Amino acid sequence: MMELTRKGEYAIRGIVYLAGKPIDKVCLLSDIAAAVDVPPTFLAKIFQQFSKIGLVKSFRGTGGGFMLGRAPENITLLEVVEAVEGPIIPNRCVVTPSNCDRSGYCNVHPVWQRVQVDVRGVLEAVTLKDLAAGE
Amino acid sequence: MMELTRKGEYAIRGIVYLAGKPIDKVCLLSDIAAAVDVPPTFLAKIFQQFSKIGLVKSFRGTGGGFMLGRAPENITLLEVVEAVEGPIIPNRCVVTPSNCDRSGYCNVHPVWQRVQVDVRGVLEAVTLKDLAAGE
DNA sequence: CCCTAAAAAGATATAAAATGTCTTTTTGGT
DNA sequence: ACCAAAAAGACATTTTATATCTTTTTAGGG
Repeated sequence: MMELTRKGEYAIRGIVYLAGKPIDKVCLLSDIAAAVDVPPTFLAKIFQQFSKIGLVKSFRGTGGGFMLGRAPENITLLEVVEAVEGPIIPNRCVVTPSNCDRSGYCNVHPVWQRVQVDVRGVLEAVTLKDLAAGE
Repeated sequence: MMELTRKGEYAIRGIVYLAGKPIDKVCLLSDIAAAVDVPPTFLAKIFQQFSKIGLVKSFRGTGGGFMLGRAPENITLLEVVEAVEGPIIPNRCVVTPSNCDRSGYCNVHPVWQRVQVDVRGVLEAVTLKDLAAGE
């Protein structure tokens, strides 16, 4: 339960790699994929998602590639994970309480909310700078 | 990400229902399923799992059914969830660090361990007695 | 001892999600 | 014009989730 998918794992590897490079260094997707051992076509999809929300900047054509969209100390692990995995939702009732209301008040509801808050808190406290340290 | 499956949701509903009954009351699976709005055949599979590890006791034949295996204050939500969903593992590297060691030490590893500890802690602090209160 | 009630066990079915791959298109540099 | 690289979209395969159905075992009651 609660397991990160490959996509999430690959996403972290890829963007942490970028975070370990000089901020304005443009990296080829193929190089990143090779370095972090991820299928290039899969990583391409992931970086497209990153690009849309500005986590990375992309450049097309000759000399193109990817670089971080912001300074690594300003990107949290939570952002990275939610970018590719979607929001962290331990139970759907956290999002749609009507699922919960079957029979009046549901005692489990606040537990899942607590889980959500805690997990988000842990991931939000970690930045790409932390993760890239010593690479 | 990290979403409880239907199976997990159904499992909680079913066993919380039992926890709301007198401890030695034997309940028909069909009655439980109807009360908590879960497909009876699916709930049967779930309760079989519960039964194997003693979370519930089962009785076959006429007058048979299910009752809690222990007092509700001695069964945690963590036990229930892990019984049907398996252990709480945010990332496989928490279990098999060799997956992590691609390039020496992995800075993400301790983050996932923290997530695992926190989530387990939250779920372990809640008992079926708490969840059944006021039903 | 037979009949019926109820759970256990096992096989099967369907749908959704995860994990990729391949092709074509767009964009930018030389 | 040509080449390099990402973007976009279609397609394929495998795994997991979500069940259902049938058969078997166990237990009680007459």
